Amino acid sequence: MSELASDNATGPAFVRSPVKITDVAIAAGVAPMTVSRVINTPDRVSPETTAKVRAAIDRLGYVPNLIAGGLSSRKSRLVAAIVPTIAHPMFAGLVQAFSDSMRQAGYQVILSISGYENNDDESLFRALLGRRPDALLITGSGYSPGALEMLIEAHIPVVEIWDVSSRPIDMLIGFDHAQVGAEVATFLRTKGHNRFAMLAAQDSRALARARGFRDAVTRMGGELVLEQVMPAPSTIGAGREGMRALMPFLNEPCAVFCSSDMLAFGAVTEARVQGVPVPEHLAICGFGNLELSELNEPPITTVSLEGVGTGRTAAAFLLRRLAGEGRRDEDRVQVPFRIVERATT
Amino acid sequence: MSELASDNATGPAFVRSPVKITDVAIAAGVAPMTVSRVINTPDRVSPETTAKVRAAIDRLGYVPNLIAGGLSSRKSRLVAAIVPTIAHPMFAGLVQAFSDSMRQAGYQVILSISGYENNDDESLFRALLGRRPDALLITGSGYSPGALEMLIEAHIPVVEIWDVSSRPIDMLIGFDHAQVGAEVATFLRTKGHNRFAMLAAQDSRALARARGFRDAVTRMGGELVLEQVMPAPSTIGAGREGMRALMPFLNEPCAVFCSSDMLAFGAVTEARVQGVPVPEHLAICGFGNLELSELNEPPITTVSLEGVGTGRTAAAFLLRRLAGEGRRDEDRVQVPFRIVERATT
DNA sequence: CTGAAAGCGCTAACAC
DNA sequence: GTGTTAGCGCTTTCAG
Repeated sequence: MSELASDNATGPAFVRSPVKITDVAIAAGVAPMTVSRVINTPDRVSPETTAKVRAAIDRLGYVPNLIAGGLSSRKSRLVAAIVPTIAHPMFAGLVQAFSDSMRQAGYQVILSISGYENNDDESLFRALLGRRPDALLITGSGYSPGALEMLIEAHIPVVEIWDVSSRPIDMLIGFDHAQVGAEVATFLRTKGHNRFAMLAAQDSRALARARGFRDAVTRMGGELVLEQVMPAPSTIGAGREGMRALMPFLNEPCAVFCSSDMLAFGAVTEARVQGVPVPEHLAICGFGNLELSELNEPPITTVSLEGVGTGRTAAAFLLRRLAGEGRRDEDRVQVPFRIVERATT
Repeated sequence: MSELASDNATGPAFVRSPVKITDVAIAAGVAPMTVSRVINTPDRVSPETTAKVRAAIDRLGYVPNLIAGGLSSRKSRLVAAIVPTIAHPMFAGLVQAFSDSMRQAGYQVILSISGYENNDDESLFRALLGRRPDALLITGSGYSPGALEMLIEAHIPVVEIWDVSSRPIDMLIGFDHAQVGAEVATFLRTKGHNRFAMLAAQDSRALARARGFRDAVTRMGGELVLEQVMPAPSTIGAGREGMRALMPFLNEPCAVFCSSDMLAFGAVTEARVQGVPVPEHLAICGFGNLELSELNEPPITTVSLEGVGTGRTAAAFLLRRLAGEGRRDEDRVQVPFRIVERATT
């Protein structure tokens, strides 16, 4: 920790981390190229040379400059990921699983948290694509044509997650949010409900679920007594508030679909406070299957989605393509979702 | 979903995006350096030239290669961040605030989710430092000496968050976890409690809080009836389980400190299920001040911490140093924490 | 199995 | 205000 004090003292006390591949090469008595091979393709170097070079690397504390390597090889070993938030456990799990998988394959993830409105998406994409990532994961739809054009021009594998609606750029892992809403409506109908309500966050996917729910309710001849939209991202507080807005309509039994488990938890809690019997008088269904829903008392009925599985699949898709394989039809998959029935319906 | 079948099926399907600074320069009739200046220091270029160059950039869809720029300028405009998890809302908020602040200043964040055991931290650091980040944010202690040595050798600003215990490398934003435990013990004591219990996750900081709690309880002459350690990261399920483990000791009133709000929520819920009166017979205090605690019924007493504020402060510290300013004593700050008293104590 | 030469795309430093 | 020259630290390519 102190032998470095005897640095090549070429002037003022300024120590640029100086160890580069040529330093290692000199120390090991080989060519720089050989050092490079020891690091990247060890099987093409003789054991003795490898040993010498390794020793020099350790001795000097050499950390290869991946920027220089990336420029030269035109491979950055970087993947960019864009998600609207990581505050939501679903996305947190997805990002975590995705970056674990990518890291195991030797890639690093640059994460961009875009928020729910993608204004200025072009400058975000420019900043990301400027790093020349080898691949890209993006969440859902709603990007400007110019931004999408940039993605296409980048000529790298792209996987879109979370939404199957719009025309996909390349690979896709998602589901039809309207269909989720419709299936929840059907489910609640079979439980004997006729009066329905919706609590939805102000975000395009949540609103798609709301639309699917509304349409199905209408189709089934049910009554939608309230459709309450609240600011994204969903919070427990919004759920409690939404529940209070619903109170005036609870003269008769009702079933409410919340666009996220956060909202549902808030609604269940507020119902308990207000003394509304759940599920007898009010049925509540959430979306996302957070631990919170499973382990609350009462446990909350919800739609289960597997954020972690999506992250892993997204990584697998990209890695396949990074390994040189071509496009195929199976690269557009529907994430299965299912309604998990618990005590609130 | 099928119109994409008519893709550019050009054999090897390999089209390198070719637009580089020289292409733009030729198109605009200027030198490459002028294009570079238009992008990086626009005020040093005449308005007419700027207009010409901008037009060429837009027309060609030029996206500057930051890898090449970084190699040349020795500035990557990248900062690396290491956190144990983003599944915990505290870290999620911290990361989000940190990357927002950094992005506004023109930096991008490479996020590494390290998990709670930092084995193989050297290879993690090597992968990160290989990108030559301009600065680094790391969480807490427990890294190997070799890994820390690498950080120091990198000669970049480093901010450590979340833990003030060990010898800091450079800047620091955190608090003394043992002190938190001690203050919670004191607080519960003033509420009239004599019998205490601790539910802690198996992670070094949570255990430090537990130790502080235990020591303070002993010092005050109280009785610690149970100290239950569960696997990290904390979950609601673990809280419910911990509560069940505590049941046999509830022949008399008791006060329990949970190392996270997740555990506390689980404990409160399980207590409700088991019919234990809270706070009359059992007082519960959490840690983290999640929305969950505030808006649960009953609202949960907890320790409030400001993950978001920490992220912002960390960014501000790094940006100050990146702007060329030197070290100062104020770069070691204690994050204030406070006990938020609610209905469970 | 190892090395030498050339260059990845950009910017620092210095001309003009 | 703009252009020229010379690299940044690595890997590709080709030669031995």
